[in-house]
Amino acid sequence: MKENIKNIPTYSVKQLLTTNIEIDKVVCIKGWVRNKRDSKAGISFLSVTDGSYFIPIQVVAENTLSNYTTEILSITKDCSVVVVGRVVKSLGKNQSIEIIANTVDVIGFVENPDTYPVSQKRHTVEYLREVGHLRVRTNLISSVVRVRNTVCFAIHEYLNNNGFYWIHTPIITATDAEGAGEMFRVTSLDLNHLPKNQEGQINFKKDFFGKESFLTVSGQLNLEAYCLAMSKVYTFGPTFRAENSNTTRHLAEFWMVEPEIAFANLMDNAALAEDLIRYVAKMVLDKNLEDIKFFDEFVSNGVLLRLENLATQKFAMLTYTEAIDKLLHSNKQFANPVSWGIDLSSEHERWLCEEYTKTTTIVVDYPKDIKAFYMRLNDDGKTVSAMDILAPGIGEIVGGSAREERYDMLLKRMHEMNMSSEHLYWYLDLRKFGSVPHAGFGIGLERLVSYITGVQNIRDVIPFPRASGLINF
RNA sequence: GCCUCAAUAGCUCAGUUGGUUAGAGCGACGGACUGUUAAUCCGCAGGUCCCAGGUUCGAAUCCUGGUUGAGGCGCCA
Repeated sequence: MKENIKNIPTYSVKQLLTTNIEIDKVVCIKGWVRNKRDSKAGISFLSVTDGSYFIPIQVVAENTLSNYTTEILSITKDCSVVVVGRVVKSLGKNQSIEIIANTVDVIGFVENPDTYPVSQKRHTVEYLREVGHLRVRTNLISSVVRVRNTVCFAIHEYLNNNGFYWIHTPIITATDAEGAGEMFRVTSLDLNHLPKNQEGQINFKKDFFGKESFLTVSGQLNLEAYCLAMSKVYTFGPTFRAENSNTTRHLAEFWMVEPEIAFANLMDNAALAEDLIRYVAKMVLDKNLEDIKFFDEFVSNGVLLRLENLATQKFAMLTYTEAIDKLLHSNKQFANPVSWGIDLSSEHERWLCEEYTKTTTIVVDYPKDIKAFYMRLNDDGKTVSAMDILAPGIGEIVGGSAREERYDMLLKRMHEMNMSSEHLYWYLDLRKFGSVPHAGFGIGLERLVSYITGVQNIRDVIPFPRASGLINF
């Protein structure tokens, strides 16, 4: 690389294409060649991307460059380059500006381009999962990553703007009954020489924490403790479930944002969830329109309109009882029979939001017997103040509830469900010392990103997916 | 965990009723083209037909087992 490059300002591709860079300015860009087109008359067009923006910058390399025949003609997809050149109005159709190169330095060539896994062609998502370390070099995954970033940023921004404190709830927990599925065990014991107690069982007193410990399935219970002092709080981090789920919408490691609000009921809760999701949708439209247009054209037709609707339209809302009634009168044959008291299955949820309301739908007030112990009992004595938000094409993206803040009611419910209150004494304490009605929910980050982008399989909206048998990268 | 389907070139796929030397597109490579946009056109190379058995004169094709992947269901976010 030439010495004088150090004095030339480096711009990201996004800066070049979205701000008014003055014509004839000499700039430096650093990135990877996504595509190269040659004219043997002595001109090559390099589409260079650095990940900052969906659209690449076009670099025009002429055969007067000293390394034109020795290096530039040999460039293949994803060679890394440092380009110094002059910004000019483009003569081509698809971009406003381009760069006439003074120098193109190839920093790293691609070995064996004939077998390079992410060659210059379209690939299936299934194949790309097999090359998880390289798949971000596609339009699909890089766009997903940019949108995912915006979604996370929007969530933090919305909650901070509305007075929420971000609480870092623990990843490792001793609470083995959070009620959300199988847990991964955390241990520092030597698995080949497990300590045993007198009954011949594993002696977890010898383990790192002195008792059994696990990866968290939800930060909710810890978060409630902070809610009942800080009023508006949220946790946002990875959660872990050891369920052997084999679907397009489950991961063993996924990210969840869980707000919790004090002095609030289920309707406050639903309003917050809806407003938050709408804010996220608006910001994605604002910051990632090029990415969304790509999804709309190549991944899922109509996803742009769906996102615009998500950003502007009210969600539908109906009670569980109403939902059951609509399902019973739908004239559709369901594989799982419908009656009051059943848990809604995927086909029921899909019918409700895809056929009946045709939009994002909040279902509230579920039967108590199909919901978690901490959900607040309604006055009817048979339903709880629970809510699910259903998204067309995905199903449940949010689950939440008002929490049972009445000590006696909570204890009674735990006994009914044969739960030991011993480990959760601290959770019960919260109902004894200044308890207030409070509510919260969890949004599955990946499900939200999947809904926004139209990318069908949840494994493609997280950088390195973790699922049963899937941990190669 | 249950059910269904699939596996053929670097990738995406075709391959008829079990029958000679397994095909195409894309990618890669070589050539043509004075500005391309998933460039276009011409040419060339590229195969353990997932693995192990079995049936058969003969298996990419049929059978059994396994491996890997996908979709649906359940669990949920």
